[in-house]
Amino acid sequence: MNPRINALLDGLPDVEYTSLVSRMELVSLSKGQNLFEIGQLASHVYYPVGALISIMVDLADGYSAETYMIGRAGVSGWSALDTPSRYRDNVRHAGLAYRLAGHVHNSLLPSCPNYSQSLLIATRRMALELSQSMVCSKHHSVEQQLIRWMLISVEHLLEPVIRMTHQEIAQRLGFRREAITLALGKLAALEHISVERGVIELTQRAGLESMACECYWSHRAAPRPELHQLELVLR
Amino acid sequence: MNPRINALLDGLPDVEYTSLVSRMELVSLSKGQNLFEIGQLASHVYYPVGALISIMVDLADGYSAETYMIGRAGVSGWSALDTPSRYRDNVRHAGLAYRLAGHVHNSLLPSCPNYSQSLLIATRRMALELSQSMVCSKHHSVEQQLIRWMLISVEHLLEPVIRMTHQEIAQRLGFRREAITLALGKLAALEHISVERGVIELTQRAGLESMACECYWSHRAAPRPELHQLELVLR
DNA sequence: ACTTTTTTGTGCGTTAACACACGAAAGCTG
DNA sequence: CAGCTTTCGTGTGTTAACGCACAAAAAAGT
Repeated sequence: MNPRINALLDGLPDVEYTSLVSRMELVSLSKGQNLFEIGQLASHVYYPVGALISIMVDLADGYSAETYMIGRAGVSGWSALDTPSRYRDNVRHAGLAYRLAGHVHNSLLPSCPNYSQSLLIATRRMALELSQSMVCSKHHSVEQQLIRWMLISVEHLLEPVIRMTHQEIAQRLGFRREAITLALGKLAALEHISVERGVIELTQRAGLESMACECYWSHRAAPRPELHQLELVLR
Repeated sequence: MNPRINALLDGLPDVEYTSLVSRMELVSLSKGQNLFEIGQLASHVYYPVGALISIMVDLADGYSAETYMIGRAGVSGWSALDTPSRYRDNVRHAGLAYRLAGHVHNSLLPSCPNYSQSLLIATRRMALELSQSMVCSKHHSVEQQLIRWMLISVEHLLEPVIRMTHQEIAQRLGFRREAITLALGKLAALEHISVERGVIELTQRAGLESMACECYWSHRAAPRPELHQLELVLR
């Protein structure tokens, strides 16, 4: 398993790459695990190379929602190294990730200008996508938001399959379970997806894309990790 | 007018401060002006020292909404220097800002590690706040979102007065004008605000705060520019 | 002062998503 | 296979916000 699968580590000059990666360990993340909790500091910074992590924001009344996905193109935890986090990083799809102890990350940062730059770009991209998500969640329907979420989800996965119950999806997107059931039923009737208990397969991605709102295309237009990284994954 | 009023420039070591500020010019921004448009590159990076800038996302059907405010604690434009922007930076409250040509910004960046760090922190903060905003816009009422927006707005201004029509507010927040009129009417009846044509004054901020959702307090809890900067402004 | 434009107040029908409820179906366990 | 649990389908009523329409009030122009 190659650390370069993660876009933040790939493309670094050898000096920085070595100094960072030599202090990392490869860990296996299991579904449902929280990498850190709200109000806590993060102990490690995680670079997924197969796992998929969600940023979850919880409200006092029990409501909680996913605001961003961190996969091979991202990094989890660095923003909660020095100040207690106001969100929670949750493992959405089990898999591998490299990790670096927080204090090591902070001590190496000044001597890794290229890495710092990557971090800046990744954070900027997150802010950009969140801006678009906000507008999407205001203006577009359950169905459109669901389509966008499914398409972006499978981008991070190795197969176009989402293993999650309607209930879990509803909570992440901030809708009712019934609304998700309904929308999925409609999309299944159109044969764009196939739905079984706890499993959704995106069989006709093109069909979904033709129904997606512009927010999805805006996401696609943003600069993204190159193809060779995906090839590394599939090796 | 002191560039240090802007939190990103304040706190920099002298070398970086001088190298950046010596290449800047002070400009006056007028209400309604767009610093750059969607699909375009930004020519300059702006550091408000009195002006208030909004990030606006437009959709194809004409709908558009404000997703973030950039005041003395922020910077506008740097993320659109190298890739065409998918949003628009709009001057919401007229005032002064320092600006730096884009190519100068990029050429100075590698030699300004402290500034780069500030940029990273500011961008991280933006991502954090947008996460919270997303949840707020999903789960909280028009009234709660309006209160939060008004309170955060006046934080950036020198007086607790918002000079904007109900229509303008509605468009920014992504609601109907009537919904805003109604909510403002209710808050005025409670004597927390006073409403005249195109002018809203927050006369009882404490009253509003007592009605604000946790998303506002989450915003308040985030690390923010220090008080001495405000004192500089008032001088 | 009179007209015109902008802004605000208010009513009424529509709609998308919510809350709740309950039964059917699929999967797990013994 | 029988019984239990989880997940999913579907119906009914409720609500928050929408769309439209129009009048009243304030400001601006002539």
